[in-house]
Amino acid sequence: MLIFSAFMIDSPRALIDVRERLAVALRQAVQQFQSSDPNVALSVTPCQDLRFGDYQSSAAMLIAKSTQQNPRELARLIINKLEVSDSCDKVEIAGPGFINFHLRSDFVSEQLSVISADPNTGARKVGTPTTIVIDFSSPNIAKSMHVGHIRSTFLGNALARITRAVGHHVITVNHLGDWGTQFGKLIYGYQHFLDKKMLAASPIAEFERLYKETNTLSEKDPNILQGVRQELVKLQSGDPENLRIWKEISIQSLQEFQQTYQRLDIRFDHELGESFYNPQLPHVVEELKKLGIARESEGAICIFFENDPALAKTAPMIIQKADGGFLYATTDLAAFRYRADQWKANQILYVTDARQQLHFKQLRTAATQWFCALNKPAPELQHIIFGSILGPDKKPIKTRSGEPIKLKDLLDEAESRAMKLVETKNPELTEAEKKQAARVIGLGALKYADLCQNRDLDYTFDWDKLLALQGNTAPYLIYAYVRIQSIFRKEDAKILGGKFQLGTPEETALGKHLIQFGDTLHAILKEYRPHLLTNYLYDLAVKFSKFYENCPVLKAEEPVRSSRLALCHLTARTLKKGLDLLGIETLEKM
RNA sequence: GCGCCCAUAGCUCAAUUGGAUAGAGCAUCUGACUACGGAUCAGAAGGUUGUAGGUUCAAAUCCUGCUGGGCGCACCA
Repeated sequence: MLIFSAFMIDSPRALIDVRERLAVALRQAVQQFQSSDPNVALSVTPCQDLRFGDYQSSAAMLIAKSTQQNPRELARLIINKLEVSDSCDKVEIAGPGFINFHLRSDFVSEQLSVISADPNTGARKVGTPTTIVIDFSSPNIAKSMHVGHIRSTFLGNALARITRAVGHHVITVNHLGDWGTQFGKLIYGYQHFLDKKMLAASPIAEFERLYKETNTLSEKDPNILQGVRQELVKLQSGDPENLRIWKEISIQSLQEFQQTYQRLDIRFDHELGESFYNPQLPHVVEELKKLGIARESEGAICIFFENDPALAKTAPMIIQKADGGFLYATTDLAAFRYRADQWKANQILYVTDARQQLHFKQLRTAATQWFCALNKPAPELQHIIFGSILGPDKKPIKTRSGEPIKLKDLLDEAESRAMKLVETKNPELTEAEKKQAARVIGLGALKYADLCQNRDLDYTFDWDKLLALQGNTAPYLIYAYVRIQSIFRKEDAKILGGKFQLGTPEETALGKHLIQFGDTLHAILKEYRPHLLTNYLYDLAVKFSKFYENCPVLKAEEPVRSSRLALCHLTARTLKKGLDLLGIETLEKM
């Protein structure tokens, strides 16, 4: 017995998915006295109210329902067969038949040691990695990025970081809007009204000006309108000069986008615009016709969904116009196939706003039929929807003149507002420190405000709330991190190793929360909801603050002091790692 | 007209997807050792989860009706 326990403590044990381990034990226990109904999912969840225990299961009540048994009696039977003594010191029945698990304190300590030694801070890798393509941001060439792009950009970036951290093979792609009828006006404007100085200073602003100018002139002057049409036709038929101008507009725009992405620390594995798929579009349409998936109707080539009850009554998906032109849907089908064939995608995530739900339902159905007809597996298409950003009037946010707010202006304002706060709260920082703090806090607050809400819903944008430094905000989390860093700046604060000792309620609560970081990341993979991570991190910061308030660290006696330092250290690492997965930086001072 | 979505404290949002006494922050009121950073912490108050039924041992969550709001519906993306 003595030897065994010494072995358990000394040997480095693996990271454990506590929830899954308890669920497995539970299923094994149930199987010993009855065949379980496969329709009943026997799961274990963290307790909402920690007075009941650490984890709970409603398995007994669920089984009792289908087998007409007494739930409490059944729970007793399950507990008798349950083998969880390595992680729990108490398992009890409560209420109508809940099974409550209480973790052993030494088990929690041991897990904390394992996580502390883990370079990935407890973010376990998935058992079977898959290839996930994430399509996000997708601004239009020759136009500024604006508020309409921020949710896609922030959500996509966070999801890419999270899925990568748990070991999936992730490919990020920026599906740029670089083709369309607006290029007729742009090229005409470029040829007649280009201001080279402005182009050099701010290319996109110049493109926007060219577009507007040509647009207003072509409304008044039929000759100009005719010219615009001609330029578009020339471009589409491959005229070298117009292609050169189009290419230049694309490159210049992309370079300007790049500055924004750099500022936000966002990278793409591929920047493939719609134009990239142009050569493939005729083949796609031909193939779909040949396979009997698409057919002609009123001059256009369409895909109908008679066999799909959810889509039967919807308008068909048009993949070629009566005039021979191709559409958004055609490009999406071509891109879908490209990602499947070239990148071997198992799953494709489209981070696009909720209004496009019908389009993506149709795309999923069409693509599935297509791949089925070709006898190859189709990647799983996931539409990661999000709501609109509303202004104080509860309508989609706009500038006073009714234009969309430019992303750059938003980022600038975030930083300048954060700078004002830093100057009032901590004037003794150096200028460089203030600037750095303003940047990290401003941009972090903006990203966090977006990510911390359930993405399905619209949300109300409010500067004061997102930069408010209390509550579920980036500044509050960063502040918790900064306080910890401040401890480690003291001369005598060194991490001495040693064991975690969870003596006080605050230490226990913090420790138990810290070991759930990995579980939280894995929970996000189910529905790709990053706000589960922000909720976790906010909880962590709150639990840390309570600990910090009640448990002196540096003044404590050994070995408690070392244990508390280690708790501080792991909390800081978890905060930093979690924020990093959301695309948010941390600070040493603020 | 057809279809999808939403409604939770005065405000902004949660609720581990059907679980136990629905939780936070703001705003309001009260308190905290000249503080390991007070950008913090403790407490009070605030709710018939839009409404009326139904299913269930258990409903904010599922089903039906109603009210109020958002969005999408053949050649835009």
